[in-house]
Amino acid sequence: MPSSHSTYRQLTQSDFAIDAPLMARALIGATLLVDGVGGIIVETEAYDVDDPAAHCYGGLTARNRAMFDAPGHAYVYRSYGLHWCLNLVCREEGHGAGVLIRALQPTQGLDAMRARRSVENERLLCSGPGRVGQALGITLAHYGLPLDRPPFSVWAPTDPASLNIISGTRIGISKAQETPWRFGLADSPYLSRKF
DNA sequence: AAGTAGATGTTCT
DNA sequence: GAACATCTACTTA
Repeated sequence: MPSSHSTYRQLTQSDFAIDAPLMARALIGATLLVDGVGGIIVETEAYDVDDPAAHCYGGLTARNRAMFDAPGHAYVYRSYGLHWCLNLVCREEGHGAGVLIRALQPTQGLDAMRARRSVENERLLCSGPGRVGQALGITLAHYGLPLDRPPFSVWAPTDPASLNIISGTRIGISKAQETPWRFGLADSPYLSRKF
């Protein structure tokens, strides 16, 4: 359970059956846990099969196979040969869509995250997709796993109103740079970068 | 505060 | 070979 003074509902696979940009926005403020370690999602990016910046662009391959899974599964990829990054697959089976988790506000398992990251500063634990992957212990072992069963769980606030969510262009891509599919919690100190 | 180099492995041309 | 949904350490101001 994420928090004591807010009400949360655990997302099931059917909750992920929406377009990537909608999903990316809806996940802001939700809590993501892997083996009980994680925090509040404060930054995401949407990717889709029709989107030249996406790994699933152009259709199914060995690497992107999980992006074509049923909604509510994990797509994991290796970034720049060094970092494991986590996507939450959405939309519909066979389509190719997902949401990259770019930053968390750490709330649970801080000690585990500090140990994995070798970093003390709480602000630097999960502020970037590679950092999220390392802090949560993401590896290829998580590839294709369902998000509503251990080790994963995702919890959405029952009252998501009043969240100040902003959008902008995505980071680190060379194609479709104009598409404003990056979403974040305004003014969160845990963003990977300012909007 | 802002810029650059170097690390590393998988995928694509 | 080149590019890549990145991070860190180190430089220059």
